[in-house]
Amino acid sequence: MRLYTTFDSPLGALLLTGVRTETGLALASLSLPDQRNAPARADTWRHAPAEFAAAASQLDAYFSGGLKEFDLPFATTGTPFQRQVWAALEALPYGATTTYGELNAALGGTPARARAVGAAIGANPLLILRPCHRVIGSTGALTGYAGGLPAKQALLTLEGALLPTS
Amino acid sequence: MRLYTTFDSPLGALLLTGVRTETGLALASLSLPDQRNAPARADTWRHAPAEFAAAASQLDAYFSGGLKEFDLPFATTGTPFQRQVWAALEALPYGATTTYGELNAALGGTPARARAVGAAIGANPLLILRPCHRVIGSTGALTGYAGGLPAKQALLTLEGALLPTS
DNA sequence: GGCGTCATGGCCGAAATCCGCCAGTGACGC
DNA sequence: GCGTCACTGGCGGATTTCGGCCATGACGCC
Repeated sequence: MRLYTTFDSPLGALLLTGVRTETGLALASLSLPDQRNAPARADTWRHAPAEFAAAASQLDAYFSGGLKEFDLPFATTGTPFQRQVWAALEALPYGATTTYGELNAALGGTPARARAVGAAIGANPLLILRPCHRVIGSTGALTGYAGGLPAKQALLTLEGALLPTS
Repeated sequence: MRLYTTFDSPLGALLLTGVRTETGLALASLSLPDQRNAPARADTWRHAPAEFAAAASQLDAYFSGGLKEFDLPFATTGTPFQRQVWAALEALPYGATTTYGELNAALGGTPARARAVGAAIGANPLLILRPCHRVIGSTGALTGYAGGLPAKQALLTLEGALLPTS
């Protein structure tokens, strides 16, 4: 049984989904409006806003600038490689950026694997919560974001990682 | 949409299924009680006895010995090879038997293909209507029948192809 | 700076391949 | 007559292979 709700954010209405586990609700996805690869809402999903109270509270604090690190249970999905990359994402500090190549090197991969890292990051179902927006191209360009490059720029600006006028 | 009904016969309750086509109902399967490989009744099927009136009438006449050849529309299913074998089945005359090897030879197959013919006959979804019961082993043994060997014997006896005491 | 090209790793869906199953038959030995 | 064996054709599910795709990066060239 898939649960879902929506959350009104400065970036628009976010769609959150989760599954119930033995220890409570595990978040499965957070998607932005018009997001590429966003999960399609299905009739079998159940609208359960109360289950997402903790997530909504932390998102509120994040968008107001008062929360720098999420503490929420995530559902484990993805291939082994994707999980490894996503774990590295969760360790990225607030307000900083890194590049696909650096993140790949930190994981001990050959330089040619950087593109595979990009593909794995692009498959991250938990936008914002797993801060894939903190990974940019080696030239400093934002290069890509499933939720759209403007959203990536807005998130990095909120975190103070970009000059507002840049 | 799959339609179905049951028909009370001397061999027990037969399950008939069919699909509606542009020209009317096409029969998809006829299975005996406890038949191996019988289609499993699904909730999505619709019980529609009236659609099977013609089939029921001809089955009545067949079991009373008054009808020797069915004239009903069949749904086309199966692989090309199976369709070829099934077409040969429909040409088998009432009251006679042939062997898997003979039927294979009539279709121009090498002797080693007889076993494949047996497998194709075993996949026939329209028991009785397509008279797969008229095909027996080269030694005269009945060898096999999805509806059970007793049913095969009963059908051949009804058709006068076997001595009742054999 | 921008643009095209190339190499490489991982992933996914489609196609190809492999494998086990079978309602047979004829040949052999008992 | 009866068990055993080898042999083959077709089928379906499982497995494997293959080709394309990508949120990269380095290089060479304007």
